[in-house]
Amino acid sequence: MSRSTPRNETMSIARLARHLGLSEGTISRALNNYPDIAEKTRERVQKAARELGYRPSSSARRLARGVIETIGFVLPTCRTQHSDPFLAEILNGLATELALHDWDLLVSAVPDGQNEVDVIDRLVGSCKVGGFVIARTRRHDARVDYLRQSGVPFVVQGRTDDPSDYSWLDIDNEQAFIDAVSYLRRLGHVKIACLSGDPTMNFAWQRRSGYLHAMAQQGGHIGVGYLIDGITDAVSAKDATNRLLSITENDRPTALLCVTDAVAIGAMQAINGAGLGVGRDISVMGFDGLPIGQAVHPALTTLHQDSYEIGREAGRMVLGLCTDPSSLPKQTLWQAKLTPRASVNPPGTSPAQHNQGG
Amino acid sequence: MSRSTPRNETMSIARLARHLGLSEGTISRALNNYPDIAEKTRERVQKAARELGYRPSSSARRLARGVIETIGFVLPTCRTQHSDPFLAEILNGLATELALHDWDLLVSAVPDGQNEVDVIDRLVGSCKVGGFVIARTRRHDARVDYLRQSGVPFVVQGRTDDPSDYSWLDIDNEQAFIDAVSYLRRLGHVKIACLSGDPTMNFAWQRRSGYLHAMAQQGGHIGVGYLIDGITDAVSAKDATNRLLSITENDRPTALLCVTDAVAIGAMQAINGAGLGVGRDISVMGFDGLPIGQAVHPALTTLHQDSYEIGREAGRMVLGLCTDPSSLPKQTLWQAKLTPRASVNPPGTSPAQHNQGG
DNA sequence: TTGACTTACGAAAGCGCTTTCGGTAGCGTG
DNA sequence: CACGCTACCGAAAGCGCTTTCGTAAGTCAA
Repeated sequence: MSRSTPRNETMSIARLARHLGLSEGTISRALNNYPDIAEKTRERVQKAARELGYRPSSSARRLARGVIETIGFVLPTCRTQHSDPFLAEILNGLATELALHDWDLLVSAVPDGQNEVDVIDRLVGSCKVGGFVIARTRRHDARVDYLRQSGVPFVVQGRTDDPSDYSWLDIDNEQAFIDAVSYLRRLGHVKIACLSGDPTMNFAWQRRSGYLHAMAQQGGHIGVGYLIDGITDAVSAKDATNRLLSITENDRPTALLCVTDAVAIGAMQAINGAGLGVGRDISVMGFDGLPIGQAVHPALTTLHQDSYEIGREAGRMVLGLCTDPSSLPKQTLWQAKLTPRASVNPPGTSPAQHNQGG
Repeated sequence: MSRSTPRNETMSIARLARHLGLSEGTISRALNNYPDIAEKTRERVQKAARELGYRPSSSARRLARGVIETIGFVLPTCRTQHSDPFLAEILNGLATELALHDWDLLVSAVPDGQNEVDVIDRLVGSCKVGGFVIARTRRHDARVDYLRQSGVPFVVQGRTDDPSDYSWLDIDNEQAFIDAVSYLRRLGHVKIACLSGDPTMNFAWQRRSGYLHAMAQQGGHIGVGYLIDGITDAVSAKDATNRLLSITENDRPTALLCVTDAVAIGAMQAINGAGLGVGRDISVMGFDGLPIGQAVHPALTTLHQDSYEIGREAGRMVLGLCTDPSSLPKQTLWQAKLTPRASVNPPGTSPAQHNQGG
C-alpha cells in the first residue's frame, strides 16, 4: 500500500525524473503506458513511482489534457418535502460507476436565492465538470433546456414530456401503473382509487396516466374523488385517504394505488385509524420497494425499482457520452417489478383468508 | 445573465488581454481585486469579462495557486441496510455551505473490493480534495485514524470513542437517551426496554449507554431480554419486538426506547400486530424526527435532529480548518429535541384517555 | 558498409492562471 | 530642476503534467 509510505509532499514527475535520470516526458509516457517506451524502462518507472508514493496532480493533468473527468450532480431542491430515499442509492450507484473509471462526482446544492440552472451553469462554465446527471425530472424542466443548448454531455434520470433528442434512463412508470391496475382487476377489484403526486413531476404524471389509461381500457371504475393529486408524503396521504374513507361504503374504492411507498404508508395508517383493514376492506399498493414496506402490517405490495442499479447505469451512460462525444443519445427504459405482499387481496376477503405472509 | 452569452469556448485571460490591450497579469489582478489596479481599469476589465462570458478555468487556477477548494465525502458503504435518511439532508447542508463559499463537494463511493480508507487515500493523494468530511462514524474508525495521520483537514460528523484531538460535531446521543428515560420515568414507566443498534456504530453505542446510565440512576427496571442490540431496520425491529411481547404480561416492558425512528416503526407494527395498543399497552419512542413519524398511528414520539443544519455546520467547520490551517480542532455538541406525540403515554392509560393528537 | 527504417528517449512548447519583480509615468517636495 | 515616492502596469517565471517533434542509437536488407 502506497499509503504506508511517507506523505506525498512534493513528489512530482520532475522529482521522479531526476531520481531516475530520465526526462519528464519519458516518465509521463511510461506511467501512462504509451507504446514507444521500452518495457524495461516502463517497469522501472512504475516501480519507482509506486515506491516513492507518486500521485499525479489531477489539476495539472486536467489542465494539460484539456479534459475534466468530473461529472456534476445538483441535489434536488425539495427541502420542504420528504428526503428522497432514492437519492442516496442513486448517488451511490453513480459514484461507484464513476470511481471504477477514475472519474469524479461533483455534488452541489442550490443555495437560497439561486435556482438549479444557475448552479449548473456555474459548474459548467467554470470548467469544473465535463458532464452532468440530473434527477427528479419535471415534465417541463429548465435544467434539460439549459443542458441541451449548452453542448455539455448529460444524462437525465427520468425524462421530460419531450424526451426525444437527449439521453435519459427511466422507469416505465406508465406501464408499471398499467400492470398495477391489471393486477388489481384480475383480483376482482373494480373501484380503484389513486393517490397521485405532484403533477409537475414527470414520474408522478406518468403513473397517473398509466392509471387513467388502464382504468379506461380494463373497465375499472373511477368514482368521484377517486383521483387525488398533489400527495407527496405520508402526512398529506393520510388526509387524502380520510377523505376517501368518508365516501359512503357502496361507492368507496376497494383498492388504492399510491404514487410512492411513503404515500402508501400514510394511507395505510388512515385506513387502520378508521378501524378498517388494509388488504381486507381496502387493498393498498405502493411504488418504490422501500425496506420499510416489509415491516409495516400488513406488508406492502409495491412496484420495486433498484435505484442503485439506475445510478450505475446513469454513470455508464454519461461516461459513454463524455468519452465518445459523437455518440448518439441513448435511452433506457426499466421495468418496475411488481412485488405482491399482504396489503393487496381480492375485494371482500374475510379476515380468515387474510394473507399474512410477507 | 452571462448564461445567455455564446458559449465560453476558449475565452481565456490571454484573449481578454489581447482584446483590451492589457497584459495577462493585469487582467488577473483586476479580476481578483488586487489593490494595485486603477479603479477605471478594474471596471473596464470586469465589464469585458462579463460581456465576453469569461470564466476562469478552475484547474489552471488551482494549479497556479496550489490550493484545492474541494472537500471530499465518501458515501457510507451500508448498501445492505436502510438507505440512510439523513444522508441526503446532510449532503444538502454541506454542499450548500460549500457552494456559498465557492468550494466544491467531491462525492465518492466505495467500489466492491475496496475499503473506505483506500478511497479516501486516493482522493487525498491525487490532490483532488483539500479537506474531508466523514459521517456514520464507528466507535473505532479507520477513516479517522487515516485522516489524523494524513495532515488533511477533516471534520467528523459523529465521533469515535477517543474524540480528543480532531474536529467533530455530533448529537449528544447519550444525553438524549437520558432525557428520554427521564421523560418516561416522569410519566410513571419503570419497565423500560431498549432496541439498540449496531454497537460498533458510535451513535448507537452512545444511545445505549445513555439508556443504561439513566436506568441505573433513575431507578428504572431492566428485565431479562429488555436490551436488544443489533437492530438496524424496521424488519429486525419487528422480530425483536415480538420476542419482547412473548414475555409474560407482568414482566413485560411498558415502554420501548428505539435507536431510530425506522426501528420504532417496526416495533409499532409488531405491537399492533399482536393486538396491543401502542401508547396504551406499550409506549414507543424513536430517534430522528423522520416525517413519516407524524403519519403513523399513533404519531411517534421522537428525539429530533436537524440533519440539514448539521451538514451546514460541518461545512463551516471544514472550511474554517482549510482556510486557517493553524486553527485548533473544534468540537460541537448538539442537543436532540424531545418531541412528544401520541405514541408515549403514562403506563396503564385507558383507551378513553388515549391521546389521539399528533 | 551504407542507406533506410524502427525504437526509445530528450527537448521544449504548451495548458490557463497567479504572482513576483521591475520599470515607467506622474506626483509632490526642496 | 533633481530627487524621492507612489500608483499602475508589463514581463516573465512558474504550477505539474502532456504531447509533438526531433534525434541518437539500434536493426535490417542490400
